[in-house]
Amino acid sequence: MTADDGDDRRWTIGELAEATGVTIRTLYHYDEIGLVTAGERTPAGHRRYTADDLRRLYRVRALRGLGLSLEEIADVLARPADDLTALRDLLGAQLAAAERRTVRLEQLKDRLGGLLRQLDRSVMPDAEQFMATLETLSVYDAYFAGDLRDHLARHRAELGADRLERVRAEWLELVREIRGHARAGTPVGDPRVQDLAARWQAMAAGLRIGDGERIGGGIREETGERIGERIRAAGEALWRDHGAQISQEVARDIDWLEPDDLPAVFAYLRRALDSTPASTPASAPDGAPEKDGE
Amino acid sequence: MTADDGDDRRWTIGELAEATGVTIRTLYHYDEIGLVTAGERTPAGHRRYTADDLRRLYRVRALRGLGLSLEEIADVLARPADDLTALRDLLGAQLAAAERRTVRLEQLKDRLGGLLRQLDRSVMPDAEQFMATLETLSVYDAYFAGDLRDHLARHRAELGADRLERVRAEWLELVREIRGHARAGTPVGDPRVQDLAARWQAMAAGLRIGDGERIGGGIREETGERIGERIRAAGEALWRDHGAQISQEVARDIDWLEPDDLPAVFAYLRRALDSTPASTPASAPDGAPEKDGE
DNA sequence: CTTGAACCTCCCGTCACGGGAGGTCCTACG
DNA sequence: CGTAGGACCTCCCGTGACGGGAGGTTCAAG
Repeated sequence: MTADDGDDRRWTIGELAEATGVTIRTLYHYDEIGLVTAGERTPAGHRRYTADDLRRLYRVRALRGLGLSLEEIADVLARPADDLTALRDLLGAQLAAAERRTVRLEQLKDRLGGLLRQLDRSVMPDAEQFMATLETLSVYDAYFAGDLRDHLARHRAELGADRLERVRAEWLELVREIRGHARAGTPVGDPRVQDLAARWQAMAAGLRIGDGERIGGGIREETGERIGERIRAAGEALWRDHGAQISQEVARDIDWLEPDDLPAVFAYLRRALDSTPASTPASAPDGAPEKDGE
Repeated sequence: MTADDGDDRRWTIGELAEATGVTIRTLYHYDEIGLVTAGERTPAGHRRYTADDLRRLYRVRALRGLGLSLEEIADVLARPADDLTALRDLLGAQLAAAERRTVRLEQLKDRLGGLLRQLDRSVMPDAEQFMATLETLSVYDAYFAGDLRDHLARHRAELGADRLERVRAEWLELVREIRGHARAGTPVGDPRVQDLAARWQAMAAGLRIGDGERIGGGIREETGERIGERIRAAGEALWRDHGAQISQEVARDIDWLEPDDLPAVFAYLRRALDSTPASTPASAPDGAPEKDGE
């Protein structure tokens, strides 16, 4: 199995490139870093690839196609031929990375789709408005960065588009009812207001972490509680720094909503929550469900 | 809307980085390439970013998050403020690219999953066998490259995993029946053999192009016929160059199949197809359904 | 012997930054 | 008033996996 397998054909670099579909330049590169070297050279210095080299090249290409880096490939190919543990670990990591990429890709597609719909809806919408939407998008990203964003994206994907739409509608209805009480001057201790506030809190918690996370920890290293708290804190900071901008954005899409309504509703709600005896201290009513450019 | 919007705050580079979540190094980079420059400098040369700069940075980050390159971003931001056509085109292209990436990612995950199952099935499988599987994988890729691979992946995704499994089982059944006739020495002109050959051809065509492609061309620039033919040719070349290796691979997974069976079946089948009066000339019975490391 | 294709090495460029070196500037504290 | 230490400046090299060109050598066919 080492060398003389009966097939002692030799390939020039051009033939090898042709046969395997890689470019000559790539073969030079692999030679340079010692990943796939020609077993022989002609007296003039031209590379002669052996059947072993060819097979090694096939393996390299396959592993590259699976997403491994050239360095990782060199590692696994340098190990004793019967040691597959490192390879399995790498492939597992690759699968996990691919799943993370899928989540991000789905989110990206959602956003692009939403923005394109917005662009086509009004044939030529106000460019300034559109740019403002973009700005808000990146503000969201700055506050829900890294694993927070992944978590939210995954959670939203689990919910599904239609259920999310229903949650959004329900949230809007809540906002409207609370605005009514705020305008009417209902005291925040009123049972109806307290009930609305409780529903609000439950809904916010449901948006942050899915039911699945609370039950079985499983692989997740971080418990749902902890990440939920971090999301809440991020939302609070987002609202503190950019609340005005966001409420403008939201109000523009909802015809019955004035730009000042959301801040008013939130302030009222915060008082309602703070007046509850058993409430978490100073817990801010966190932000609206993300809009994602829709 | 140009400058004096009432907000004449200035930010140092560190404050801007903190506020927007980008690194200082990135801001230097944007300055270098002229994408986001500080509107002012202190006498000592320190950057002072204005509110306009901040908003520009937000837009840049948003567009980056949507997948645009810095050059594309510079382009769209350089246009007159009410020209959104270029931006819409770019976002559309980005969405298309994201969809292509999704297809590839799904295929990658399928492969990784299949390989990992294979690795875990037999606790420590023969490393050489596993490496041979890898080699075959990259051989497939070399023959079904570029758009062909994308086409096949999309088509398989449309079929769905369970339906593909049934097709595979049906294909194996066909192989077994044909092998029976080949072993029994049934003449290739026999109606039963001709019927099997016809079923084979129909199945191969169905694997190459989906029903959808034949009916509505829609966006696809290339007709299903043309790409089907290219896939057939690629499969034929693959079988010509690597038939022996592939039939070994396939036979290893199917207990009733000998390594020499597939070549024999294919040769017999080719004779059967060639003997048909109205057959396409010298049409090779193209390769097995891809295994994808399962 | 010639000619053109294939091959060789060397080196610069890609993309969006990361990171370090070595120096200047700002601010708070003793 | 001096100084410490943090923030800031410019310059430049490195990343990963090659692409591409320059300029020269070798090979195979006519």
